[in-house]
Amino acid sequence: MTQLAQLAGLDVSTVSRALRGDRSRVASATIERVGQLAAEHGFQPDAVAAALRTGRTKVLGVLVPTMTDVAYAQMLEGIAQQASLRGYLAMTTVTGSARRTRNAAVASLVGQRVDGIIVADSTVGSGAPTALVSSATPFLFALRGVGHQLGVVADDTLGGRLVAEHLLDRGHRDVAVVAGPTNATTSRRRLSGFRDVIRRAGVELGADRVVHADWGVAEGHAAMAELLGHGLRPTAVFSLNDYNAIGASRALQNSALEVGRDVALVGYNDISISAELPVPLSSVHNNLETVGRLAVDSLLSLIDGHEPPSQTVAPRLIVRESSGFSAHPQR
Amino acid sequence: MTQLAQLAGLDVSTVSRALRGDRSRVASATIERVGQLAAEHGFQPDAVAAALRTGRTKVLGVLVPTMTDVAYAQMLEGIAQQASLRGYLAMTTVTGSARRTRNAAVASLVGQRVDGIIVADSTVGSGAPTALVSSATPFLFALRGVGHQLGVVADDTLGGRLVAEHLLDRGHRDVAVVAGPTNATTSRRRLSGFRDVIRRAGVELGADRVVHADWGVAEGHAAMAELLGHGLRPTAVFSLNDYNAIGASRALQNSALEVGRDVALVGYNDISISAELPVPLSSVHNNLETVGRLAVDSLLSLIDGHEPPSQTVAPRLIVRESSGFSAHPQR
DNA sequence: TCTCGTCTGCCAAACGTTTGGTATGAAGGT
DNA sequence: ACCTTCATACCAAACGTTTGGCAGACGAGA
Repeated sequence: MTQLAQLAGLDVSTVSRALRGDRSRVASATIERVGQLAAEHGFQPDAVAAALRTGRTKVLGVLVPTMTDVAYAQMLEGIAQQASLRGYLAMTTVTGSARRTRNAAVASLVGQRVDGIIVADSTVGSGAPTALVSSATPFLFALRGVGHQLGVVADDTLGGRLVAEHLLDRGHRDVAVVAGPTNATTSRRRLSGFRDVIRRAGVELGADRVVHADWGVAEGHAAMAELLGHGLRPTAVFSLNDYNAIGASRALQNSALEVGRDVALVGYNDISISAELPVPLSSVHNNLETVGRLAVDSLLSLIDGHEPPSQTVAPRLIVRESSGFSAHPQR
Repeated sequence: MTQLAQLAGLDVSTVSRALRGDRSRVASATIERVGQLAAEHGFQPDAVAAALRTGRTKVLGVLVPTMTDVAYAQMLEGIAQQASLRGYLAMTTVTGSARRTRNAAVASLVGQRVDGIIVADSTVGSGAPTALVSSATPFLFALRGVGHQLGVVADDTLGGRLVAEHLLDRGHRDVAVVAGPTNATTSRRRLSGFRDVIRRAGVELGADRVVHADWGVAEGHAAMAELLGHGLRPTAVFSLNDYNAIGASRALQNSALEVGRDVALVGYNDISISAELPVPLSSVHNNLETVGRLAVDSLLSLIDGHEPPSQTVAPRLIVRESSGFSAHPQR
């Protein structure tokens, strides 16, 4: 920067202010000229030195359990985009499930002096990483909330409700659920929203009609097969995620039940193939990019010393052929 | 750190050396004691200040066009893991397709003084971002290579060959290709490998048998429909990605051609659902996590002043029901 | 007991910015 | 012509580490 200053015939401090566009202290013409000069010579001010001086790195940390799950990937894209829009960069660390990895990851980020951290890797048991609360770094939860802590989450309860209303509306009274893992806040909320509405309509959802499974296709298949094995023949099935739903549909097929005619099937997450399946799958669509964007905005506001409110992003149900028909009255 | 030094009754410089484990200058016992003390008081040395002094940030930059494509997500996970293993952090920026965004992203990373950059967003036209070559930051290409520049790439040519050999082996002579976008180096290589082997076997692959499409399911459907619309009835179809293949299978279904019996179908990338489709899909499996890992290792070696070689990671073909049968002799 | 060698720890400069305080010059009002 | 006011630019300290150069202490050999 000193070199640039000499080139421009100015003091470094003036150049610094000019580069940061401080119009209250530097003439507009000078700002313009310095900007030009910097561009010509490919000069990029050293963000590290600036960070040391100002105490702000303009970097946000993000904690996710995985990047290969589309849901997280979408949120991460939203985060990255919004961050860059606001002049920040995102540093993402994959924490997996091990508790130790998690604290180590937090320590790294804190050591890098990130300005704030978005925690998106929490499950039912885990709260905020201990290493994080003891540091003074501002943070919030995203995607999956934790208790009453500050967070930006998808409204999974509402999603469950929407599905229940839809199925009741089409005349279904005999329903079952393929319910995802028990320790995911996600599945808990989706299920409880669904159950609330169903119950209020006077329909029973016995424990034998809810079977838990991991998030994969094969697991959904097995879970559905189990339900059918108990002799159940529901007219509608709510699957707490699309992969599970795809697996479930295969199990139904094996029992000679045709999805979209004999049985209604609704998934969750609206992954890209859902719309293109042989029988297009109804699914709850979350705008996870928006979750990411809002999380960044809230975090920046928190960093600025404000107290942003927690937010929930409403999903919407996309009805397709798999559940678009009305229940057969005779069943 | 000064506080910690007082607490330990030592000089800051000694504490610094102790924390970094410099056994040639600090007694082991002291190292131990300081480490303990730091842990107790939750002290994390300021990486920013260290970076300013040493000129190394211990951060790597990554450029990807998107994170929502599983292929990139997998590679990113590999990068993140290997980086953290080597004491680095990864900073990922999503560049989309706009040229301007790309240079801006590079400028950000260079401004942050990352120690090196992994460029994984190149298409046929684009070389290294101009902002990158003019900076002194070490970089290499990953996933998709560019000319003879240093890179760690998946061997797409080999992937194409494997598919061709497999289909020839099963007796197919009447083949077609759903070929992905024209400007992706990926699709070019897969296609050229495939074409080489096919041609060497004396089978013709006319221009009317290759139709390009974007990477999505719907696009694959349309492309396949176009082929069929021309009156072609190939006994085998190679789809340059799994989404395309899923779309293509629907088009085949519409023409009363059953995948796995009337026509063989092979995809690329082996996404998780491929194994679980009604007719499990044969697909070329890339270990993209490995690509990410190797990219990190090569980059670190480059940073250390060595000259690592370019590398290719070999994929393998996973044969499933969609192409496991032998071609019907009468066709 | 003296000297030499080795191990350990201290001092201070430097990394490249930012920013409050202050000086200089020009313009405008009386 | 003189004073005030405003706009613009300069000086220097500080952010928290790292690291080469030295000094002090301790033990061993003669």
